[in-house]
Amino acid sequence: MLKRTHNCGELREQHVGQTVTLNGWVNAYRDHGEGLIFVDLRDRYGLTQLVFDTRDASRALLELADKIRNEDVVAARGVVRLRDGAPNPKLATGKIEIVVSECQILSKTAKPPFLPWDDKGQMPGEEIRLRHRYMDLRRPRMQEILAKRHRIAKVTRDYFDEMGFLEIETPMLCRSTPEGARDFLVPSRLQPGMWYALPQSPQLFKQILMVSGCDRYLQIVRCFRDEDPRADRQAEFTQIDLEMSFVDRDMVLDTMEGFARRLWKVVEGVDLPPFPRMTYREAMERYGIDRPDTRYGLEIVDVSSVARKSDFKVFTEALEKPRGVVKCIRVPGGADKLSRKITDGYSEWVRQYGAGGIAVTKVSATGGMESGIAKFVESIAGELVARMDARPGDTLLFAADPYTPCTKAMGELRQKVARDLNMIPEGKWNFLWVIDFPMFEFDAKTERFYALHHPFTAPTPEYVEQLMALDPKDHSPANVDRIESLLSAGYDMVCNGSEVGGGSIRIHRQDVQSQVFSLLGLSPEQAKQKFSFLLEALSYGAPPHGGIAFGLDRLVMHLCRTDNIRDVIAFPKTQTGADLMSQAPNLVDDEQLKELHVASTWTGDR
RNA sequence: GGGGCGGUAGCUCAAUUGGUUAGAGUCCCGGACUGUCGAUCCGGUGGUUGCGGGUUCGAGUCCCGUCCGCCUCGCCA
Repeated sequence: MLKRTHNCGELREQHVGQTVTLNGWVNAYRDHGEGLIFVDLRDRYGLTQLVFDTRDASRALLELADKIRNEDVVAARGVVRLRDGAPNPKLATGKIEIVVSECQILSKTAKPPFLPWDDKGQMPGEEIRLRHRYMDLRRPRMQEILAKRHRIAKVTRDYFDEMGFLEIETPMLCRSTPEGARDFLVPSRLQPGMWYALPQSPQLFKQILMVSGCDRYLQIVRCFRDEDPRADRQAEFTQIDLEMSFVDRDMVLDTMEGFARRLWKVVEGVDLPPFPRMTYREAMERYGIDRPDTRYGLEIVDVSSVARKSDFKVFTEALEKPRGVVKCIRVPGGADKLSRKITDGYSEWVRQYGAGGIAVTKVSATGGMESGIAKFVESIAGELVARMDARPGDTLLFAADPYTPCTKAMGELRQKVARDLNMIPEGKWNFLWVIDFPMFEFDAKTERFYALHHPFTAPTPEYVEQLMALDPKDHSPANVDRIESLLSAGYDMVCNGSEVGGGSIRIHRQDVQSQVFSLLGLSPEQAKQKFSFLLEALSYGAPPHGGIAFGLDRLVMHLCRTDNIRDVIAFPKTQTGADLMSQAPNLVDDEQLKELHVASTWTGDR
């Protein structure tokens, strides 16, 4: 074959006169008859125009060129010259062209399912793109994402290498551990009836690496959680997993903040300001969510104390319920932007989060209330306006429900209003740390505590002794309150309202770890059975340690400005866990199952 | 498991109130054309309207079921 001397994106005026060879795919051809044919040749680097002209070349060459079609793979040799016609300002190589003297069709294409063009209006549906992923990935946009993902992984390794981290691999075939997400299971051939689980994260292994004296660990690692996917979530995803020894929380946060700053400097060319820190409680109060988007206002205000004074039954009845609250969002100038139809829609929409609905009113020109629930809140109008710092023309949106659904609904509504009213500024990067999470949450239904982060998260130093003194079995309201008020040394890194990383200082004392297990309802026997290796490791001299895991896919999404996680994964899966290209999952031979000592209980059609 | 949206030539879409032989652009095939810029012009191939039932004189259109894709609630320590 004619081997390339250059790629399709690099030739410029300075190369004029050189004889070059290019290899690539035919992006487009313009056939002006037997005498003149243009071909745009494409590779990962760009587009270059080839010209076949009888004034420069043989009739046989033109006959070959006449057969060239979109997506054929072609090698062409010729001289670089300035274009005869006008230059094409849309192409980096637009001032030159290759006068082809020798050409080979290296591979003829079948009729393509679609052409890999970044056309706005003519993009194939996602199902088709995934089915023919090799075609889809040829699109310049997808090539750009693949390259950016590589760049991000490279910056990650470079930064942490400079900081003394070692990249160490951990097993993909692990034992299943309780709690957390559903595991993907792998049957053991050598040990009939036994199962491996694919890792949800290398959490325990990286902690044991700290006990092993590795000091600083890094891994860019695939993780698996068998839960339903979302637009920003796949069952199979990639973490940048990190752990450090002999550190406190601030040392970890500083190191990780430095990483994000480096990444954004290299990829975006921006200098991120220091990341503010916000407690979990403050995040929930002001933003109704543990990953606040601070790029816009619309903050949530608890107006329960004011609402209590009204005669409005929706408010007063909600406040009589356990943990009942009334919360309010002020939409500046909302009177002109939020129609009755829209706010009715919000009222319906928040029901999916367990709220009863949304009450609406507007601030009149005189500073009173008009429309919606105005007549019910007349008596408290002045106080509400003061509390919300409201101005004429503002709309007030209220939810009155028990604390959890009310907070959640307002948190989601805040984001929806911001999107609907185009209040989210472009080009802003608002990073922050959320800290001081509660360690445990009590679930009344199952009558037990759950770890908000995971069972290896340490309490903040000032809560250690309190934790140790508590009676894990006492589920009286007073004790539940005490346990729920324990704060952990966990932290989440949040970027523009999305959690890009989360971690904690870990428990390095065996007695503290045992106490946490018993609070989670694991007996010493159960804990030993499930985590004996960790407990044992911790007993042989564990350094204080902590770490974090970043969602690589999420970071790439931000830096590529897409809200579809499948765009940043070369071969992603659909909502039903299928790979539409390779047709996984699929049936296997009975023989394979037999070897694995496994039989399917599925009786439906296949 | 629940809710919502969608599925019509290879691809992107149209098809009035249920009414003629389901159209257009693009791709592909053939032809014309020597300076194009995801050329232009002429002609052509291409359809089990996701699948299975039902209602009807008549179904792409209405009803039921099912499959697939997307969004979402639950779930995601």
